[in-house]
Amino acid sequence: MEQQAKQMPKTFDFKEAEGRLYAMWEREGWFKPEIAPKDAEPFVISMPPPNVTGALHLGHALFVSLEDLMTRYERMRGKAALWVPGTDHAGIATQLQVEKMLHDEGTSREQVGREEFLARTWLWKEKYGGRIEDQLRRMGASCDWDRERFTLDDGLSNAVQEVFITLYNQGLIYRGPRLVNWSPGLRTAVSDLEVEREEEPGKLYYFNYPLEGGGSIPVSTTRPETILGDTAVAVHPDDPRYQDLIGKFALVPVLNRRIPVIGDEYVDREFGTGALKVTPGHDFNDYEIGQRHNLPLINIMNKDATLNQNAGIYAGMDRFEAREKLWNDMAALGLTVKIEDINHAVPRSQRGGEIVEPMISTQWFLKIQPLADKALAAVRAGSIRIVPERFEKVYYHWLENIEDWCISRQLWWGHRIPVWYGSDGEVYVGKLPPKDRPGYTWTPEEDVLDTWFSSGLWPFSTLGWPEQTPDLRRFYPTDVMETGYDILFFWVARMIMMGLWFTDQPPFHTVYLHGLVRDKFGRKISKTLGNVIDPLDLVDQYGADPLRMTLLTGSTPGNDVNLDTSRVERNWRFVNKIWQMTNFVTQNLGDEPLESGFPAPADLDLPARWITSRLNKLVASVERLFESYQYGEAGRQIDDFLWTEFADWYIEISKYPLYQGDAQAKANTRRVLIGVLDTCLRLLHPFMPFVTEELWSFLPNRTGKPLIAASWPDGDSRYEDDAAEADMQMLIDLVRGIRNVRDEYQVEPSRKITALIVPGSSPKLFAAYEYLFARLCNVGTINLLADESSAPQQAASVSVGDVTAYLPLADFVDVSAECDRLSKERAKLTEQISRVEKQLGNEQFVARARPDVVEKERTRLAGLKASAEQIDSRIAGLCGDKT
RNA sequence: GGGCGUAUAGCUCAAUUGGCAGAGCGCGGUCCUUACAAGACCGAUGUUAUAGGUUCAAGUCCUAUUACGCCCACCA
Repeated sequence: MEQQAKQMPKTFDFKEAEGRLYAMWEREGWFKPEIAPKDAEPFVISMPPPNVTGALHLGHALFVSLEDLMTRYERMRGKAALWVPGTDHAGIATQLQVEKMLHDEGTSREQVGREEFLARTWLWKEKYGGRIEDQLRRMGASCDWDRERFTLDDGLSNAVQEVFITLYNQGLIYRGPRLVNWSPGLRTAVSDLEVEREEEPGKLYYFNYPLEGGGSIPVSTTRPETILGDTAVAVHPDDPRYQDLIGKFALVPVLNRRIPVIGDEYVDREFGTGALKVTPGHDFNDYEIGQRHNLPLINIMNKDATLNQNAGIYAGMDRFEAREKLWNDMAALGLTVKIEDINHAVPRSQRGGEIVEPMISTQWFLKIQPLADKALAAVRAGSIRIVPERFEKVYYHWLENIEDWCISRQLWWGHRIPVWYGSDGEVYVGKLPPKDRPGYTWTPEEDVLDTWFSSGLWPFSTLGWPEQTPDLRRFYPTDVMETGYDILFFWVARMIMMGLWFTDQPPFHTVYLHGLVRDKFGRKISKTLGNVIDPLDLVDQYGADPLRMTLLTGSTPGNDVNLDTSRVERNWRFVNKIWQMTNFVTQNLGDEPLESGFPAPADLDLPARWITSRLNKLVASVERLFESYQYGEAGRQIDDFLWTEFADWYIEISKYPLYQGDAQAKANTRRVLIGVLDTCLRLLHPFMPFVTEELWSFLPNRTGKPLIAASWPDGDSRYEDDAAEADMQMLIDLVRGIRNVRDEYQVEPSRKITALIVPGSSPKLFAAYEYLFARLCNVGTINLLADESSAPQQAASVSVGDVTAYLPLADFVDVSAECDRLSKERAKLTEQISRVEKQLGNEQFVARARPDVVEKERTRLAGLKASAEQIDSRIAGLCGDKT
């Protein structure tokens, strides 16, 4: 029976292996939930769909790392793991890209027309739509591509229509002219969420509003052109300065339109002049005032933000041009007072960046309150949990103050609203127009739905809803929604609302929110800053595993990640390190077949008892950390265990039994080496799937299955052994002490030295494990001494607890140097001892601290005191009256 | 204006229910020891932002302050 199936290459050729392994996983169907037993509990994540024409950025790399980790972990735990991938049509973003392409071709969307434009967009989607998917594959995403969805697929479009029609029939969707945020460049309405307010330098214009019959009221504005749409001047009703004017009339400058002076408590007497021009057609506050006072609405703008005929002589001018012209004309009339430089918040479109204009427009709205109430209740009741918890507060606040959602967009790329207008103005809501009557035609609604409307259905629409498909029955509700906190409102809240409304179930039980990926200085990544990090460059350079490991170990839930690419390089070295460990283990498997699993605890030597005990604690710890979503800490612990404990200590120690032990010792050691490695590759697989899968293929593998399908390790408490850990720790400390002394005295590393050891209370330990010292700190000969009386003078000494090693380094050590060194050591101990003694001398501590904490301190004190005693007697013997 | 986050080694980050403040990178030194120089070994580096408080015990809990960042909000 051959143990070594394949010869390992010297290093991991990730460029060759990643594609091959991914293809193998996909081809063999391991990404599909059907590989689990029929009765397996499902675990489902809906992938946040990237924009269909987008390219992979670090945010995607982070979500793939996290979601793939969760999926692979649950798959290994035996669940029917399903990660549903897909892409989003991303209405505005995609349309803008295609419009830009048309512009470059010297044409425009208007010129080619709606039908042609959509055809071109679909072509664009076909061309670039596959790109992001391939990039997700390169990151190792173990999603079920057979279940991939696109938001404009027939099935999903059907779900969207179904939802719209249902909500309409429930009286929750209405259409009407309202003041909305209008994006003049995109020529569409956008929702409140799509408007970003940035504090910018601007100007506050002061002028006198002329009153009918003479006199004036001083007012100020940041947008003088809106004067043309004023329908009132408002003052505070209790303001003695202006009170008397309420009920009189003012005249709109230049236009000379007659408007009332009204009193409204909204006016802040302290701000500006204490009087306010009211433009209900172009300002949200003024709109409210207008509603209260039945003021007329005047829209002075066209869809591209040029002024319309209501602006009189300014009609046809751009809004900013008109602003200047009007102001100059007012100056000529002697109405202007001054212009003040101020900083104020300017509303800009999230997409185009242009200034958004509040404008009256006929749009479709969703009455959101009933849905929001359910969404609030679900989180409050704990049926949905948000990680980290602090975002629950943010979520509540948003939903408690939510306004109706403007769901229509004047775009072409998207789900067309399923509404038809009869030739007599009749409105019909349905997927298809009613049957034609003679002489009567139905015109379809031009508008499409906000992209987020379809995204809100994602967890169930991707599984087949509204059809009661087998997938929907088996995999809905999903489990975890993992996404960025920046789309908590845009997406997460809306999925919860829609999910609860249409399926009566929360669409997922946990929301895990990650942060933004920034550069190593914490700056936002942007083209203008020139700090763009392309994840694919990093994947090309180091492979996907190091990038994943870096993102996972560098992030905590809800916090931004500052990506330092030197960490990616370090994790690439970690990949090499575990490669080399595996190389060592597989080279030393021997020719005899080995039993699988670990030998019984009783058959293990001390180092093996130590490493298996440590391994079991690691497994338990990783499990606990995973349960609380602390993936980063889990990854670091596995890394630390493998590199520091397994490689630096156990592998080095194992060489003795492997090379010099008897057959039994060899076999046991081999089984421990393989066992630890096997377990750690499993633990590490969700973090670094490629290299672990590749390494797995070199281990003696009795199942023939790839690692992706291996079971998640269970702890085995029989291997927990605190005594072994303590003994081993003592030996490790002693080895370190000896190395330290060698280094301090600059003994050449190749020079073998002799150690004389007073083994204190552990004579058996040294009898059995003195070989460690030869291997780990190049001690050629060890003699055990009964006590310190026979210790040589010309020697350095190292004490750990009641054990002391004497190193007779005649050429290197002079007595006074050694005495200096020892007294420094002693001083350190004195300090530590006094601290612990003080602690233990405190009755309150002993009485109130947890017993195990007190016990730990006592043990520590005993150890420190024993070391101190050893050093004291050494100093007494060696240094005489020197100290 | 309201809410939230962050502040720990030169840099990037950890630290479980409060229980000896740790990694990596970088830095100094030694070594090509038969898995690994993409490595091994040794070392230096901290008033855990500031000021109080609670506690036997505080990086961790409470209060205030400062700096930076984010979210929400109708001051023209």
